[in-house]
Amino acid sequence: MGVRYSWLDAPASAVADTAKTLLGWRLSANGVAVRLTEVEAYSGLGADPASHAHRGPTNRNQVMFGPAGFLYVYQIYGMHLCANVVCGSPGEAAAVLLRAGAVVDGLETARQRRPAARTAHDLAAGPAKLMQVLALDRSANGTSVVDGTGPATLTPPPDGEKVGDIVAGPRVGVTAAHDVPWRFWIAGDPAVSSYRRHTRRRR
DNA sequence: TATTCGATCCAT
DNA sequence: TGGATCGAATAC
Repeated sequence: MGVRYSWLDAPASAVADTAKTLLGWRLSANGVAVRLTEVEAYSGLGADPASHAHRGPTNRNQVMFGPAGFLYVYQIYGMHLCANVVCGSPGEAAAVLLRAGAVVDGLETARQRRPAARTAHDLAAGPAKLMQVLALDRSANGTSVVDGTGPATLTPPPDGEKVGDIVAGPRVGVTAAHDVPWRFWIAGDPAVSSYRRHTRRRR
């Protein structure tokens, strides 16, 4: 059932293109919808040292090794959640991290969920902020975003909407593969996360 | 079993 | 710039 999207079937080697394709798409959940403004691509097993999947399947990353169109949700820094959409064929373990979005529906609800946000474009300008605005928790891990069975749904941009120019740069926060420009965002969009190079923790 | 440290956010 | 905070991954 549900809608089939072409990016679901793209091979893991094309995950960077897949990531770019997702810019401008809508992700809606629990009464709030965002337009995706920033994403990052992670390729699969072995190929990408920055990927959670590059050392093989573990309890945490197992949904990355499943079929495309499902959410891989993980906790980071002991307190934040981030979500990826799995791409490619089962076993390829490619994924796109959803890094930021602009709230396009449910603005009041979004503001209530993120009182720390000072401006509208900061409501979902980061991967953990996005999760908070959409009220998604770790129970969303392993659910589909394309067949309506999960809490979140991904849909294409409205007909005629221009996505705008896409810019590429290094991925945020990762300690490996700093030179791989697999972060993509919509040029000039205010609702993107701020980049800070990974700072190693002092001892 | 013990230790390390992160695909972050926020206040300073 | 650093602190919060905890579980997955790695070291032992």
